[in-house]
Parts: sequence; C-alpha cells; structure tokens
Amino acid sequence: MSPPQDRGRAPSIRDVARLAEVSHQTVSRVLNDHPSIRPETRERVLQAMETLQYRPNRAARTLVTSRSNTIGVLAALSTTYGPATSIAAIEDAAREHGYHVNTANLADTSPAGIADAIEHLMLQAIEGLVVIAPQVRVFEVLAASSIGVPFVSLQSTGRRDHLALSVDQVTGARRATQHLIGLGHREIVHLAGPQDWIEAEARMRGFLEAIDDAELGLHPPILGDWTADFGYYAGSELVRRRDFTAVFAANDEMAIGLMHAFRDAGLDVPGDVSVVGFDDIPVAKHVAPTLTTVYQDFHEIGRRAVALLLNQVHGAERIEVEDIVPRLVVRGSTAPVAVRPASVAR
Amino acid sequence: MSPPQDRGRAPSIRDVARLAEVSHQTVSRVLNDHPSIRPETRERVLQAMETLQYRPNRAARTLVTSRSNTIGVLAALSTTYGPATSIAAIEDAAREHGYHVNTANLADTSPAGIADAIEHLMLQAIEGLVVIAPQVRVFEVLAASSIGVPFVSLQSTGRRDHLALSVDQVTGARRATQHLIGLGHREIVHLAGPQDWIEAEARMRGFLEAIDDAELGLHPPILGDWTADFGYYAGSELVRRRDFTAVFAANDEMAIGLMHAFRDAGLDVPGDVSVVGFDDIPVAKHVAPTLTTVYQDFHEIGRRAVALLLNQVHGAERIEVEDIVPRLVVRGSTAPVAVRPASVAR
DNA sequence: GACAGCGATGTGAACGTGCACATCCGGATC
DNA sequence: GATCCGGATGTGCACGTTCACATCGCTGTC
Repeated sequence: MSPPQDRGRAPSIRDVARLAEVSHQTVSRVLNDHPSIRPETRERVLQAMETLQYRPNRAARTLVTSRSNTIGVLAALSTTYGPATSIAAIEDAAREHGYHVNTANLADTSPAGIADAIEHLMLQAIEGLVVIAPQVRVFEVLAASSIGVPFVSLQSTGRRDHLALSVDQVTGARRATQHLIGLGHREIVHLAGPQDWIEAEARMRGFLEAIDDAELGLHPPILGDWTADFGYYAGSELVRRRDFTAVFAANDEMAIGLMHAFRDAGLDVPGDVSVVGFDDIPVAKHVAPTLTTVYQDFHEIGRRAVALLLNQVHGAERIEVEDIVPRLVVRGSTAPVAVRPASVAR
Repeated sequence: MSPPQDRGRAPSIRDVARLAEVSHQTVSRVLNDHPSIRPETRERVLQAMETLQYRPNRAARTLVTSRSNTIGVLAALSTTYGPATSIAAIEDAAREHGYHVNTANLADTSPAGIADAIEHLMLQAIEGLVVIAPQVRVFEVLAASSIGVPFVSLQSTGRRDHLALSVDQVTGARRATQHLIGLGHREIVHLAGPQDWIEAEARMRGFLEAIDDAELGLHPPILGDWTADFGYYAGSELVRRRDFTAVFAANDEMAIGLMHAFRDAGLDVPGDVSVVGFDDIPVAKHVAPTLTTVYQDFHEIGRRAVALLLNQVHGAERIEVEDIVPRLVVRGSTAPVAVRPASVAR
C-alpha cells in the first residue's frame, strides 16, 4: 500500500541498474534517450525505475554537466498584474522546455539591493536571466557584475550587452496620446512612471513625440510611482489647476486613482476630463467609467522572453524577434473635448 | 580591468585552497562559518576567494548534503493580487533564510495537471512546499503522490497531513456579512468563488453562518470563478431578479464587475444595492464607489508560511501559529438598506 | 614531565550522475 | 574465414563539496 520506506537515501541510478540487471550507464542512457538501446532493455530499466520510485538527482546531474536547467527571473513590482502575468507565462514556457524558474524580487532598488538579488540568483547557477519591469539601474549593475550568463530584458533598453524583446511602448503611448488629440484635446497632462524605469521612460517618450507631432504645448509631466494611491494624490493636485482637459497615465492603477480624485473634486470623467491608462488590467473594463487604455499581451511577452533566452543559452543563431505593438482599447473614460474646457469652471 | 577570463570551469574550493595555501577543507570551513579557524587564516582564504571571484557550487553542496536549500511554491491564479503578493513575500522571506524559491503554476487544474506541476517541483529536489490559493483537489493529489517533503497550506484545510496557516477566512466573511446585516439588509446574495477552492468554501461558510445566526432567509449563492468578468455576468443576471438589497462577493474583482453590471442596469450602489468584496486589492479604495471589503495581509501570510515551513523542514518543535484574522474595511459601497428595497423597483 | 584535552588544520572517501573509453557481439565485406 | 564496422553495453573517473577521522602542537593539571 504505502511506498517503500525511504530509509536513508533516495534510490540512485545504481539501485535501478542492480534491479534491472544492467550497468548504471545503461540506466543513464535510458534517462537521456540515447538511441542505441534495445527496446527490451529500456523496458526493463523503466520497470525498475517505477518499482523503486526513482527520481533523477538534479544536483548530481548539474554537477557533472554544469548545466542547471534553471533560469532566473529578476522582477520588480512583481505583485502587480503585468509583471505577475509575465512571470507566470515565463514559468509555463520554461517548464515546457524542461527548465525551472527561480525568482528574485527587487524589493530594494538600491544598487546594493539589486546586486544582492543578482548574487542570490547566481548562487543558484542559473543558465540565463530574464529581467522584468526593468529599471535602468538594474542593467548598470548587471553590466558591472559580469554575471557570465545571457540575459533578456522584457523591454528594449538600447543596450548592446543583451537581447531585449521589443515591445513598442513608445508607439503604444503615442497612440494613446494621439487618441486624445484626435478627440480635440490640446491640453494634455502625462502622469508618468518613475523615470528610472525603462517602460516609464518609453511611455513618456511616446507621449512627448505625439505632443510634438501635433505641435501642442507641453505640460510638465508628473512623475509617479505606479500606484493607485499616487494617482489619487496626483489627481488631487491637478484639480487645483484645471488647465488641462485630458490626462494620459502611464499605467491603469494610477489612472484609476486619478479618476477617483477627479470624482471627489466633482469633475466628470470623461465629461470634464478624459483619462487614458496603460496595460489594460482586468478591472480596467469594469471601473466607472470604463477605462480607455493600451492593451499589452503580458503572457505572450513572457513566452517570447523564454524562447529568446533559451535560444541564446543554447547558442543557436539569433532568432527573429518581431515587435509586439500594444493596442489601444477605447472605452468610456475618453470623450471629445468639452466646448468649454474644464479650466473655465475655475 | 575586466575579470579573469572564465576559461573552462569556474574556480573551485581547491583553487582557492591552493592560492591561500591551506587545505580545501579549511576553505570549506570558512564557507560554513566553522568556529575553530584562526582569524588570520580566514582572512587569507577570503582574500583568495575574492581574487578568484569564487562562487560556491550549489549543486555539489546539494549533492553531498542532500539539502537543496530550495522550497517550492505551488500556485494557482498567481497573476492576481493576493497570490502574487504572497509569492513575493515568500521569496523575500526565503531569501532571508538563504533559501531559493521555485515556483510552478497551476494553469491546468485537472489532477494530471496538478500531478505534473508537483512532479516538476520534486525534480528540483525541493525541501518543502508552500501551496497557495489552494483547491481541495491539490491536497488530494499531494496526499496520493506522497512527495516526502513537508508542505504548508496558506489556508486551513482541515487535513492532518500538513500544517496550515490559519487565516480565519470564515470570520472575515462572517464579519462582512454581519456588516450588511447591521445596515438592515435582510436579502443578501453571496457571489462565491469556485467551491473546490478552500478559500471560497471558507468564505461561503462564514456567509452562511452569519445568515443563519441572524435567522435570515437564504438566497442560493452564485458560484463564480474569481474574475471581474464573471462578476459582471453574475450582476447582469442578478438585476433581472432584484430580490435582494446587498451582495457579498468572495473577492474584490468579482465585486467590481458586479458593480459595473449594476451601474449599467441603472442601479445605484450603495443606494439601491450594497456590495462587499474580499481581499482589499489596491484599487478597491479607488473604484467608484469605493469598495467595502475585507483586508487580508498577504505579505504577512507569505512570511509566516515560510517561517512555518522552514521550521518543519528543520524538524524543530512546532511553533505557535496564531490566527490571522482579516479586517473589515468599510467604504462607500455599503449603506443602510433603502426604505423601499430594490425589489419594489421591479 | 607525562598525559589529557582542545584548537587548528589536513587527508581521503563519498554523494549521483555523465563522459570518454573499452569491450563484446553479430553481420557485412572481400 | 579473416577483417571491419557499428550497435549495445560495461568500466572507471571526474565534477565540487562535505563528512568522518586523523594529525599536530600547545596548554593545563597532577
């Protein structure tokens, strides 16, 4: 009934060999799908494994092959929807390829904290690294610590020391801004993310390009921290000025906080102010008003990151990386600019 | 300038020993903080490590000690706020204890999918397992596959084969329901989670207890899938009946979808219907209306899970596990029952 | 001054696997 | 029938670390 007592050590390749009456090397061959092995022998070995409940010892294998079959993930803000979804996708994809995933969070974004997280991952002897929701600083530390394994960034960084998925955040942000401009808005404020985040910088750039293209005046962007709470705070400050008719927030959480502040101040969205977010988190389509935003396929991003990384790990030729272009999703938080701008209400 | 070429293998303990002119065992002692080592010797060894950029090989260590310093996390729905936050907390806590974390997602919740995920983790030779957002089935599979390592559940399961944090979901749900009752609501619907989820079952139980205590009539609960989209769907169905004045949703996402549907149907929250959620996700306080919900400290839950698990891994005596009782947070989505219930509006 | 005791260090084996190489066997080739 | 070849299998070692045990010298005790 119950499995054989695990007295002492787990069964090894040699225990299996003894039971199957072959050499340990034959067992090893069965494990690694070596071609030249008689079907009959293979069967006997598999049988023995089954009986002994044999599980290969990854540590031993790693030791001799110096391949850990593990990739690392360096994630910041891993509790938010986007990164969390990408991480999950990375795990799924890695598992499909027989790889394990080891995650380290960047709770502390100081260089020391970053170095610490990287060091932690390196101890695990990872073969490659995926960097999620990356800050500029992370790549500086990575470059400085010469980790000796390939790494992939989920965002284009412009650096040459690693590959990056090119998710065209700039275009996404530009489209969001152009949408507002198309609705007649001319006084648009950007609620940006922290500028040491590559994504935040790209989104800001897209915003600026669109503003520039349309030859509109520039409101100084507000630098936020991605949180809904900050969005609320920024909104409360903004309503004092009311010299704008639309806000493009760098992510949905901030947009939602923003709308909250506007609501509290008696401003109507989208009647008085239009709001656009970024990411299309699952609740975006259900908040009031439903949020116009830019959709990103985080799952696909995670999958591609793994494909790209493993390709590099195995030293194959460079694979094609097509751009992922985020898609504008128009919902209820944007509307044509009011005849009299909100500023008049002052 | 650049570090020494990594020609061939990485430096080993023996390379360090040679450079420091000691035996390899002395180096090992320095690594493991062995007490009897002369400070001067230690210094020399550390110096040598520094020069060689030595990093201990975890595979070799694991092989000989049969301790992997890795714990596994089996997570479902890891992209949502609660699980993601707990996972992050688990990683932080594990790292503090020198442990690595290996995560496997439960994309597929069939027994085969579950067994597959567990098998994947076991290949990694994990020392313990944390099960997040657990479904009943997971524990059945775990019991059946006799994984041989301790595991900890983030929710009380009533099973005896593992430890569980006791987060008192029942009390949390009861308080939420009592809050509605206290406001005069007598027709309360519960939008539950999938009943094979332990949390969903506990929240439903708390709801039923509160209804029972107050001797109210029972509306058959609606079984949802945790998503905001389902909340919207359920809300659309519910508005056809309008035989209720309040809804207690098993999580915030569903509550937000629900409110969306009510809004679309012209029902006012909380004027016509009160809504309570569960979890207190970051946007809960910013949606319109702000959502009354039950706060859970996911971070603390993750931390405690690691403490509990490592304690068990190290075979220490059982540690005290105090209950974590979720806290009701009253916001704008609940109000005293209207003089004429929504049903009259029919 | 002999001996126990302890601090500081060294020696060899073992962990479980894969690799390089050796061996054995049957069939094809001449 | 001697030779070669390749499929199927076995033998020993190496990977980098820790563990058990041994060694050496110094101090304190009687």
